[in-house]
Amino acid sequence: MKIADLAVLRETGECSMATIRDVAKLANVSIATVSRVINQNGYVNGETKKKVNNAIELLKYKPNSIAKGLASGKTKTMALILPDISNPFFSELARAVEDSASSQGYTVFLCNTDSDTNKEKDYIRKMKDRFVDGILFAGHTLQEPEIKTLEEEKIPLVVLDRAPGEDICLVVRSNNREGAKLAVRHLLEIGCNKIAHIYGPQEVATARERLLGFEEAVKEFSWYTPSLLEQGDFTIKGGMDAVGLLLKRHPDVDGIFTGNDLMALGALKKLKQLKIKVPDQISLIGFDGIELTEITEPEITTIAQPIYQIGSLATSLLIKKIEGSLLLHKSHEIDVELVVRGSTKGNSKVIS
Amino acid sequence: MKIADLAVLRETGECSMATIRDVAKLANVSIATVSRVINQNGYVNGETKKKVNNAIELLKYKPNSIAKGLASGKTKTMALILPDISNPFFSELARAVEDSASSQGYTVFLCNTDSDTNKEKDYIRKMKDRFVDGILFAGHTLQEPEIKTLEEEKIPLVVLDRAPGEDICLVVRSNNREGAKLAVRHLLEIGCNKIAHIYGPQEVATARERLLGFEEAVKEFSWYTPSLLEQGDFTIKGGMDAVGLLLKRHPDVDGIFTGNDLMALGALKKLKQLKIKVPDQISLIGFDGIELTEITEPEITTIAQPIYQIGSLATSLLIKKIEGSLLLHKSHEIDVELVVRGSTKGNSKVIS
DNA sequence: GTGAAAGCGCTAACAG
DNA sequence: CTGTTAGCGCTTTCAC
Repeated sequence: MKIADLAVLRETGECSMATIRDVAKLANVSIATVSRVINQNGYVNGETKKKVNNAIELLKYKPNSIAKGLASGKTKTMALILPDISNPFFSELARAVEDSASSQGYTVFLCNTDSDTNKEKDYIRKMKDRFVDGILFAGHTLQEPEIKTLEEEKIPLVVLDRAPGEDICLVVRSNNREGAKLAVRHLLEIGCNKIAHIYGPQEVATARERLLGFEEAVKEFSWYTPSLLEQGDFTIKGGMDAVGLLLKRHPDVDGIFTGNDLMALGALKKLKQLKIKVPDQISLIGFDGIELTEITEPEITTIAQPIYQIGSLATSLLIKKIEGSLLLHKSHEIDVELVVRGSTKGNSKVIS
Repeated sequence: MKIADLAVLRETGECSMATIRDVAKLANVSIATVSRVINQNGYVNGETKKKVNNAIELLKYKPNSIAKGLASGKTKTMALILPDISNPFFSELARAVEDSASSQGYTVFLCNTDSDTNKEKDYIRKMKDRFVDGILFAGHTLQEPEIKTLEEEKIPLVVLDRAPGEDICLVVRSNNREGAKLAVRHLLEIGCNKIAHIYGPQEVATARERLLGFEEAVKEFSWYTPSLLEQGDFTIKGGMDAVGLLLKRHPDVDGIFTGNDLMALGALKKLKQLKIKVPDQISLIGFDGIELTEITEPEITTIAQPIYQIGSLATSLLIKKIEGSLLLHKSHEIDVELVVRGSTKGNSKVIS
């Protein structure tokens, strides 16, 4: 066999990628057998398997994933569709998704939508055209029709942060409402007497839920009035602007809960510019738990979502769905956690 | 033809994706012709073209990108290999790359290497296995052998931030050395008398170049001593630690230039903790121009690279290389720019 | 200008 | 347990 081996090796040229046929020839078996040992399905005799593996090694054979995709319909790819990768929340998430996906043999396509419905649709179409095995969708404007279509086409989908009640697809989301209450409770405990909320865009489910939680937590108090609410847009600049407006109406607030961390960052910056001491004069708490909350001085107290775990979980669920080992559409609600840091500690009214 | 059309429509089922064959049948031409009109190559009669386009429309035909990839060897995908997408610098870059790529019909695979040589090699292999049309590589530990191999295999490659002199591949990078000098010059102009540099990991080309630039700019001064250099690791925490060590040795520095913005962020935080006023007591300047330099109070002066443009440019160059309209390997050196902000303004010695 | 036909490299029945 | 064979959907010579 040795001479034959070399002959084959010479024939294949060794330069241009070896194919399954080359392996079959060298191992003296059919390509079907080679396919079997590669994919570990079907029965293959131990001896034969060894021969094949040898040949594979010799030829440095790598299955062609494109051909495999064409023949099998599975591409081992997934789409990660999100508003903007340069937003720290989503980049942390993306990191988790990619880690998890790649460790399970999947490769991920990156798609930025800017939360623009047209771009979202576009990317969904593009990704379908690329025959991704599944889609991980983070955003909020995905419309029901699109979801239904995907379901009908049997394209596995996992959605992050979608509103509750819309259980037509698999959703992973945090307990936003409870988180907001946690935030308010914390501010109350450290002695705040007048708490404001800077809420996010109301098209965004998470923003709605956090606002709802806030309202539920404060409505019983006599100091509460709707003008303690101020709209923000989930950006740093938005947080700065909102704080400015808010303080004009209510110079005496002593606690601010922002709908996300980016706005908390902006709020903190604005407060510093206004020479208002945090937390001495105003306590500040955000929501999300992005790493940036730790870079400021003081660091920002926040309701932390386990962003990395959420990404990992969503990815694993998606893969399970792809591989057929997940049939239910149960939504996953993740618990959030209060992380106390400098922006709310040491409040003058703490020691009561 | 109408009846026939409908018959065909019914035959294809309309549900499962139409193929090029269906289009050919409906338009009464061969699949070769359909392929020609789709890809706009070869001569096709105007009439015929119209018929074909009609059929395509009717059947809502979409070329199967996988089959196309297998047959043509081009996948219209590219790999974006970078250390860590959750690093703001790279997420800004990734955003640019994806924007540019998708607008030119390419889809991008995301790969995080943590600057780990093994992961880098792994991903390069994976991406080759997926037959990406090209690779955009941001990192520093890519070894010559790998580059050579890619060149030999004719896989277009664009590298970001690689050291100069290694012009065996297409490189896009900033003028780090000049930038460092710019930083020092600025600190001198505002009156600093003792300037320290917190440099990044020396495996990283950019860190080396910036250190070099710094040394060149300060070596002529009598106050300069190598102990004004402190090693950092390009992270926020690294910046904090480095400042601590530095100030123990030289409590009297009045200017600090950090090798990147993340470390400047850390430095600023540490200085605040130490109750050292920025810029009154110490002026601080970073390098990169990431958006986060604007969220602190004071905002951080920095040597800004046009991150978005770098990403766009690199992507466009890669695509040109892929599509054969770029033959030279000329490296691109991008100019950086001094962006003066609060962390260096108002220095007490300015008004001289 | 257009069509026929031979693949691209692999999977998946279906025989044996 | 293994081989044969028919595709997956498209590109691409090479004739007509």
